[in-house]
Amino acid sequence: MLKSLPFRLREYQRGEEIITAHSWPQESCLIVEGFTARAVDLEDGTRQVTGVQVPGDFVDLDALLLRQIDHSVVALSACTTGFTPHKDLIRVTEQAPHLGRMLWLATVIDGAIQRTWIANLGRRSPVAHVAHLVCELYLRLEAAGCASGHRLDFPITQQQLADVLGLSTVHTNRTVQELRRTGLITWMDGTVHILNFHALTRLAAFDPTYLSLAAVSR
Amino acid sequence: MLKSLPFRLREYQRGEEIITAHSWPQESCLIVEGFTARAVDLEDGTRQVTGVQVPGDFVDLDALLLRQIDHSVVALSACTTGFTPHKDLIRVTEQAPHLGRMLWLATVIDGAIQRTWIANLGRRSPVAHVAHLVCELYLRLEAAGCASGHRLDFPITQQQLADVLGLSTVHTNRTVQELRRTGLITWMDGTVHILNFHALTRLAAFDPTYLSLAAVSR
DNA sequence: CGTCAGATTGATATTCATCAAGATCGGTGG
DNA sequence: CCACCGATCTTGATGAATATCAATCTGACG
Repeated sequence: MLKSLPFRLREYQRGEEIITAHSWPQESCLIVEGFTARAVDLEDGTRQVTGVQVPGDFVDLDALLLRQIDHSVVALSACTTGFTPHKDLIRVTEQAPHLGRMLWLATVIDGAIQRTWIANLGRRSPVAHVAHLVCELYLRLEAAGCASGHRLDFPITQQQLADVLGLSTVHTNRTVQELRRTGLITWMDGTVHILNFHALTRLAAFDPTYLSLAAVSR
Repeated sequence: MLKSLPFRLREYQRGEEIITAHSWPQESCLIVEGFTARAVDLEDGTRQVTGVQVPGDFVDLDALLLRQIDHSVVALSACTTGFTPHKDLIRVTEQAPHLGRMLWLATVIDGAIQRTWIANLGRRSPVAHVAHLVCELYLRLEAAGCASGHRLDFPITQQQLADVLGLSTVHTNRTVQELRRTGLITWMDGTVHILNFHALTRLAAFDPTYLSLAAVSR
């Protein structure tokens, strides 16, 4: 039923803006391939990334209910996305309540991830924060069939990573270096290799429950 | 229809735990009176507050779909809450899709608030963060009919506020003092008085769009 | 060969945490 | 009534963490 919905495919280049802040979208956007990030731009010119999407994630499902969107979405890598009109998604939720609950669930899991990010920003050290982020992304990508063998593509600039961590680029650079120095990961040319997953989860105090991967698996 | 749902009222004292982390609730909790906070406890003993609820807010609507809850909820003040079984809420979403969408909307607005909190933690200065928090809470309380005249009850300990801001208690204290010194607010005995709302929103770079208060008003 | 984006490094200033010590205030028992 | 206590707020001193500024380095590309 979901597959029968109308959609249009579109490709974006790295860095391109997929959704502009304060717009009023009439479609929702699903990532087919590539990475995107939600970004909030503050008045002083700084930017905070509030979420990262991987293939299979909806990017702006909340706009289905919220009308005006309060953040922009940018392509972290080359992406292909599918757009489906809101009215068709709404129709699905009415005709197939269990599918509607699945969409609701997607937004709720998004919220759980956001709560974890709040904890990361507020109370985890920068090193633990990066470690946590890598653990999270690896499991999400693995669940989406886009990563295996403790290796993942994560084509993010250190400038952008700084906007995820809420740090300066210089400090971000030193944080990644520390993670490399301790032998837990390598990170080169947009590819992260987790050398010791168990130690990484321990450093990050990572508990994957919030990702609800068991519930999502099919 | 919502009012006809079965529910049980319960009161909590300040500081009491309403929902324990990693539990498996079968009911959802609505705040009737008082304030609560969602808290994530980290392994090193620190705590991060990921959200604050005011009267009219659901506290754990996400547990309706998520099963296991990943955070605890504590009473910031004396509270009275209403618990409604999940199965009754689910039934409502099936029989009255528009009400189901309203519940969905509630979780989506929650997510928008969380994104703002991520930006607050990552990129706003502590002073701007507190200012933003006060603006947000005032508008939410006003919308709930629990505040007016730029005055709001916010019975939170500076220790707890520190867990909201991701700072130490000492620094939190100095941050609040700075906000008082600049003449923007007074904050005594759990009551905040906004002396210059416009200047406060400017300091916080506060844009109320994310609260969707227009859409929620009835 | 020049240019540019991104990564890296060092020096320095600012912010924030930590530690330790009062201060204030309501409650509580003698 | 008074001494004591615990919780909370406040303050000062110190050191660690982080931002900022300014270079340098690297590799891709025309």
